[in-house]
Formats: sequence, C-alpha cells, structure tokens
Amino acid sequence: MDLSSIEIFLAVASDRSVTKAAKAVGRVPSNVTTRIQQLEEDLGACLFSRDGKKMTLTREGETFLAYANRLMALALEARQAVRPLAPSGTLRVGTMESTAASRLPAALTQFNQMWPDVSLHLTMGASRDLARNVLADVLDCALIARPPKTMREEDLDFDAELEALEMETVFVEDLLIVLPSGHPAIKSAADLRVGSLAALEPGCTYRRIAENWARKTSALSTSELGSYHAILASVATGNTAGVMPRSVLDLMHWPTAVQTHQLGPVETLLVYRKDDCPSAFSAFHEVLGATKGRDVRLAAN
Amino acid sequence: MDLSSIEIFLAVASDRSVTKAAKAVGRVPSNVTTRIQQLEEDLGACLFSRDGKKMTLTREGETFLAYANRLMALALEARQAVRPLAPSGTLRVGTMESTAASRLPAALTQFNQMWPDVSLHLTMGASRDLARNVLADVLDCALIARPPKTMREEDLDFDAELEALEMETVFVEDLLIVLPSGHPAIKSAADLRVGSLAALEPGCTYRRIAENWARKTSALSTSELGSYHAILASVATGNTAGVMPRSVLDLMHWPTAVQTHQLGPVETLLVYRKDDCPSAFSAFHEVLGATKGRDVRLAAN
DNA sequence: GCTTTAATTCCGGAAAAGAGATTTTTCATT
DNA sequence: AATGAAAAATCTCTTTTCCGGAATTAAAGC
Repeated sequence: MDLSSIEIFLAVASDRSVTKAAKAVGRVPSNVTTRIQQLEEDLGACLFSRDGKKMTLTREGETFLAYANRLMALALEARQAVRPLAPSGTLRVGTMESTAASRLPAALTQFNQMWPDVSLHLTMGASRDLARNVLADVLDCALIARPPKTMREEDLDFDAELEALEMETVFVEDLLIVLPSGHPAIKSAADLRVGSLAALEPGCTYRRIAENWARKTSALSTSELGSYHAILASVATGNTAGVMPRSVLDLMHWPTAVQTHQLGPVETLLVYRKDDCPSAFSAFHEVLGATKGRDVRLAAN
Repeated sequence: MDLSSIEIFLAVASDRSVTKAAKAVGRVPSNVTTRIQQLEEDLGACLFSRDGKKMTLTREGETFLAYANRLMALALEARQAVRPLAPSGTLRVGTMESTAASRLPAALTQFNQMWPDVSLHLTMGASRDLARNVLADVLDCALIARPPKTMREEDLDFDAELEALEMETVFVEDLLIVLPSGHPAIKSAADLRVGSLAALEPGCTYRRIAENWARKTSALSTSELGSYHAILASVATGNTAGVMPRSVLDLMHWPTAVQTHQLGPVETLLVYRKDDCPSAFSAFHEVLGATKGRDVRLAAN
C-alpha cells in the first residue's frame, strides 16, 4: 500500500470513472485499473462494484475512502512539518472563477492553517490573462484551463506562452452546457432552443470552447455575465444556455435536476515560470497536489 | 513516499543502525541506505545525522518520526477496517518471556482495542516447547528465537520442526551477557569472574546460546531462575552473569549503567502452521507487522 | 442491432528495487 | 600513531515491478 495507490484510489472514487481518474493523476487507464486491483488484493477486500461501466464504491470502499483521505492529509502534514525553511512572504496566485469556487476552498484552508506567515494574494481572471501575468511576473503561478488541441492550433500566441511556462495538470473538469428546465435533450448546438449562451468574459477558455462548439451549427450570440451564479440565474429565465464545469454546477445545489450536455473534459493546469520556485510556491504546489480530487466531494457531504 | 520506506525509516530510527534495521525488515543494508537517502531526498530534509557509525535522528527526523508512527498506525487501522470478515473466537499465542515483556505490549493493546471479540490466550514458554505446541495444534502461532546456524546443525530435530512450520522474522534482538557492576570488561567467557550464568529454563534458546559460548573457554554452572527480574537481581548480588536481550534490559531502567557483553543478534520468528490461517491470526499477524520496531522506543519515551 | 464509449487484459519496453562485492570511514586496541 | 574490525556508503548487476500502448470485452445509447 503506497501513497500513490491511494491517490489513484481517491481519483477513481471521486470521478467514479477510471478514464477520468487516469487523466487527473496523469496516467493511462490500464494502469489505474491495475493499481486499483492491486490495492483490492492487498487489502483483501473489494473497493468498487463494477456495475456496467460505472465504478461505485462498495461499503468497504466507503470506509476505506475516509482512511485514504486521512492518510493523504497526514502524509502532507508530515511533509510540511519537515520542510527545512518555513515559507513566508507573499504568494500571488491567479485562478479561474470556477476553480476558485469548486476546487480551491479546501486547499486554501489547509495552506492557510499550515503557513499563516504567507500572505496569499488571489486574483481571478480568464486563462489567457492569467498566463500572461505569470509570464510577466505579476503572478507567481496560476490555475488555468488548457484549451483542446484544435483550439491551440488556432491561437498560436497562447500556445507559445504556455510552452514558455512550466505546467502540470491538477484537475480535469467536465465542461457542460446547462439548459433551462424543460428544454429537450440536445445532440448538437443545432438543437438549442435558446436565444444566447451565457458565459464569462471573452478571454475565458470555457466560453471560447462553447462558442466554437456552437458556431459549427448555429449562430448564437453570447451574453456576458459576471459570475456563475449570474449565469445560472440567467439560465433559469429560460432563454439562455449556460457554460460551466460540472464541479461548479454540483456546488450550487440547484433545486431541480437540470438538463445538461457534455462538451468534454478540459484540463486545469497549474502554470508557473520555469526558473523561479520560491519556498511558498513549493508548499502551495504540494498542498494542491495532496488535496486534489477531495474537495468537491467533501463539500457535497 | 510509500509505507515501506516508512517502515524502513522506523527500523533505522529505533535501532540507530542500518545493519540491524536491515535484518529487522528482511532486507540488505545497502538497500536500507538507499531507501533512507531516497526518503530524505523526497522530503527535502535530512532525517539522520551520520556521526561516525551511528545514525542519530536530526531535529527534522524526530518530528518525522512522530508522523511516521501515526501513518503506520492509520494505515493499519484502514487495513483492519475493511477486513471482510471480522475476526472472533480464540487465538492461542505462544511467546518467550522476553518478547512478551519488551515487544508485545503495544501490539497486544492495539489488537485488543481493534478486535475485542477475539479472546487472546497468551502462553509463555521456551522456544522449543512453543514450536512443538504450534505443530501439535495446541497453539495457533508462537514467537520464538531462531538458534544460530551452528546450533541448528547440532539439533536437527528442532531444525526439522521449524522447517515444517511457516516462519517469518519479526524482531532482531541483541543478546547480552549482563555483568555485575564493577566487573571488568570481557572479551570471552574466559574473562568472567563470576560463579555462574543466570538464565531461564533449559529449553530457552538464549540460555543455550550463552551456555554454548561459555563452555568454549570456561566451565560455568547455570543457575536457573524464573524471570528476567530474578536474573537481574541475581546479577546485582555480584556472583552471576545474566543472559537477556538488550530490549529487555532497556525496559528495566536499572539504576547504574551496567556492563554488558554482546553475544550477537538473534532473530525472533513468528511461526505458524502452513495450512491453517484463521481470520484472527491474519489480523494478529498484520498488527504485529505494523507495530514492530515501535514498542521499546515508545515505552522508553 | 449497430455504434460508441469505457473498462479490462495482454504484452513489450523502461524504470526502479534488491542483492552482492567493493570501498571508505570510524572506532577500538595495541 | 598504527592496525584491525565493523559499519555505512557506493557501485554494479540482476530481478522485479511499473507504465504505456494495442487488442479485447462488455455495456450503454441510438
């Protein structure tokens, strides 16, 4: 039983999918399958029940999940406790709205508890702007969405900027189109019966992915809103379709089960300059890595 | 950072020696050195200070030790929590006096907390008798001393009995001759200025090792005593030399620093029948493995 | 029923772990 | 000091394990 197995287990448990989990932990699905099987054999218990293509935790899996979280937290604490030079000073972190809402709360709480001497400056923004600010040393690091390959080829500037930075996948989001209640299911943008798309600012990668998807088959306008709450409210009026990751939608326990359409997985990257790596950043990096895949689920409980 | 590294770390920390630790965890010294170095590199901190041939924990090493113990305990608990069939019934465990005194308390406490439904029958005895009782199904398992190779060759019966059992090294004891205060240092039994050796019953492996050592150069009688406390008391009178492992001596915070002579390392084996493996035994086995190398030190704190 | 998607199985290459031999350092003894 | 024994570190070689890709199987959606 090593901690990487537990990381993999947590990813599968939270995504209920080996494919997604594999992306989240930067491995290949077959490897995830194998490691889970090894873990189950080692423990002598069945952690997941494979009904169909869903991976649901068994009774034992649920109890192990609690321990897995505690083990990861304890290992993280141990790691931080022996850190030779205690981080201090200021750390300037850029993040997308969505990540700040769904993924960061737990990590930030833990980080703040552990290193109260670091003053953490959080800046929200669109992925493009954030990446530029990291390059320009306005930010120390940022959490941004990686555009899919086809979009990167259309926007070589952004791609070049990313290449100049160190990057690492930390989350994988399911990007959704959220439809008004009562709207029929859709296969493509042509089936949309709304007047516009509701999204954040123009530099937002999610917005651009959605616009790319929409313009193939229809000519929708985009209405720009300031927050995901505003987007959902706008969807509720019945005449717009919202764009947001599933993790954000999950947070906003919306009264009725909403109709959604998947645009596919989008990776969230942690980017930082190749040269500099202050102590506070290493600590943040570590906390982020250890808490990933735990936040949304914990909040849901 | 995987749990096997932590197990190795705990062994080195408690033995303050990579050679001893290597034996305790069933590995080769070069491997232990490497794993410790890897762990230090991974944590980015120096865990041990190598002053000469001693491995002493650094400040960071001490703090990591606390976490290492908690991690092992938590991992053990996780393992037990998902055990499909909760152990119950009776488990008959045989043990040497010395092991019962120095190594078992922590393991038994933990086991009892975890599985209050198992009634644990503890039998003390000499290694030979214990091994026979396991073979005869009077005991489910036993902790016994493995005689050194030369002695095994003189006692083929015992050796054959051991071969018929499953066995596993769980501890490594430093076997000592304890001398009365004021006795000069000795190189061999010829230098002894006492009338007799104080030891336990004839079937005791430690006693036989000491007698073997003594008879090479001198003709000492053995006085048989019922407990290690009695042996130490007898040594205190000035006319006997006691035989006991260092871990036992450490427990009995003896007023004055006593003079000792090393007879060398002796492995403690957990033996059990090859065929049968009841649930309660697996649980005991697991607890024993996870708590090893932690007890004496914890008691000393 | 066919297509798509996801999980698993199988296999070859790569990386890491373990064991033994060798070297270096240290401690004890002369 | 010089010598010898013992222990840790280093090095090299072998073995094992791990990882990624291709093929396979099974389930869900149309």
